[in-house]
Amino acid sequence: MSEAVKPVTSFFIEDILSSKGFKGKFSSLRTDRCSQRKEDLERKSEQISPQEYEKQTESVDTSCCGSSQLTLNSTGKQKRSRAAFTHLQVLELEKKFNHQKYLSAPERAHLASSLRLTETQVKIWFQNRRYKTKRKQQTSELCKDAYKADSLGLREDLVRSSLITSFYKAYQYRPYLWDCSGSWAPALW
DNA sequence: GAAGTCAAACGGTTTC
DNA sequence: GAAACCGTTTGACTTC
Repeated sequence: MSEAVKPVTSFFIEDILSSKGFKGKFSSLRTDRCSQRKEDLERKSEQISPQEYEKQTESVDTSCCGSSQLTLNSTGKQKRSRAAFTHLQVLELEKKFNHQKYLSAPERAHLASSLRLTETQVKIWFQNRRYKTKRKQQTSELCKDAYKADSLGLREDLVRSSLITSFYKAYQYRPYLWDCSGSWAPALW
């Protein structure tokens, strides 16, 4: 197994660095999926000195304990790899999240640099965390309602209406996924 | 190996 | 119009 292994953040950082006059540190691998993060870094690179930028990109590469990597499979296609945050990083993020659900840009930058993560990583982590909290809250409320409805003999109606609601929410931005030819759709409506 | 988890990407919306 | 948001999906990883 001698697959080419490379930190996932490196391949687009090189583009930015070379455009800023840095050369040779990274090879020029790239995927479309990372373009958003590239844009974030590009924006950032315009506001800081090359020295500071190099320092920060170095921390990007080491921030995930080397677990955030890009590998090439047998067909030569790039595989995305998942960064695993350290216990300390998660602890600090959780602590901050318990204190405040939303971070301002300076707060996020400060937290990111203190945890040696990118601002994007912190932003995404908070996004995911908020959604997780919301989902948990919704399911617990649903369970409560189901229990109530069950005791009133309304369970079937409630289940149907909550199904409709969740289907609507799931597909409201993806109308092409509404499969009206399927048996469930007409039955639900 | 199926199911669950998690970080990140994606697409659309909102806000400023 | 940029930036951040939400909800969903993707892909790697873990657990059982």
